[in-house]
Amino acid sequence: MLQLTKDGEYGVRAVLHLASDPMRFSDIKEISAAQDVPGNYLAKIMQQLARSGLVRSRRGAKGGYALSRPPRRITLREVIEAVEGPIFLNVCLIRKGECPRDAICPVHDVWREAQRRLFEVLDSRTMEDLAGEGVKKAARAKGSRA
Amino acid sequence: MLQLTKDGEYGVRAVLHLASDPMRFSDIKEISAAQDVPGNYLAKIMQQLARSGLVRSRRGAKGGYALSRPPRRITLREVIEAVEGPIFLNVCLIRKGECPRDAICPVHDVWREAQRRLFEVLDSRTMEDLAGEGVKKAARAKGSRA
DNA sequence: TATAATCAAGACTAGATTAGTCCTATATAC
DNA sequence: GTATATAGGACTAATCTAGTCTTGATTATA
Ligand code: SF4
Ligand code: SF4
Repeated sequence: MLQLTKDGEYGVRAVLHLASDPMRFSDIKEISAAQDVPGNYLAKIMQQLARSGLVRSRRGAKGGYALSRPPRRITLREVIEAVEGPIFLNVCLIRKGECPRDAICPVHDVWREAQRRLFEVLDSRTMEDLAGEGVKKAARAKGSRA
Repeated sequence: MLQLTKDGEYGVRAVLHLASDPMRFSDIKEISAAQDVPGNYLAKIMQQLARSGLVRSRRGAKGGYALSRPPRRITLREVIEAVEGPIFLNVCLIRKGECPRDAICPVHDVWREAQRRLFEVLDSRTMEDLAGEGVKKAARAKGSRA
């Protein structure tokens, strides 16, 4: 459907939560409550993020998850691809020859460029950028309510 | 999965086929054979394209489909959205308030920009452009085989 | 060292979507 | 009238989505 799944969506929210206090370990319950994600579902996503190496985990009491790199070195695209797998806007971008028509197809190059531009956006935003923007936006929202 | 479906893919192929000879009516069998799309499946997609108004149909002997507008006034995005429905890279782009977090979410604006850039690409390619490019690409492929 | 907290792994599920097929009815050219 | 096409829709198998739940391993701390 050309749309981000909940896996990706929730994964980004979770990593962004960790980025707001990168050295602290946050557990599922905390992230789930703060980011409004079903706990049992989030557990699976955090495991995937841990397997991908983007976050590290600690089991047992006082355990939880923390980023394994500083927020400024984690891009939005990395988070999405860690939980959803690599992004390919169309099958012909998976690899050359995946679609037998790619050599003669005029649309192939359009998808290549579309994906390149999408990546430009997703690669240019780090978790540091977004966490900072989140603080500003929250302050604005609070201000306009007061 | 953030990927174009076969509906969209086949729809684009079909419209591009019609664009290569815009005044002629091509039937399912012809399009199916030329564009390598399962005939029964293509029939459903052509019906959707007809309902959307992008192509017109004629039933009975010598019937088939033709574009209802000149190729230069049909964009790639129009074709995709005619068969797949409107594109929203994330649910929060459907409408304001669709995601309750959009007012405070720093990622929201990133998706807005990502989608805007995707649309820039898809809106800028007309069926005329692509049909022309297709002829060139086919000639190149033939030349390099010779 | 017992216990409570916490993650890891994976089985399980209902419902939706994807990628089709197939059948009947209707319209049209000749 | 007949052959040819689309229109509409029922049907399907396989996969994906968005979860839930159970069991087992690890860790802090009383
Ligand atoms: S856009 Fe062209 S190359 Fe890509 S999948 Fe479609 S036909 Fe194949
Ligand atoms: S990106 Fe932000 S606004 Fe958009 S769906 Fe996710 S949380 Fe909601």
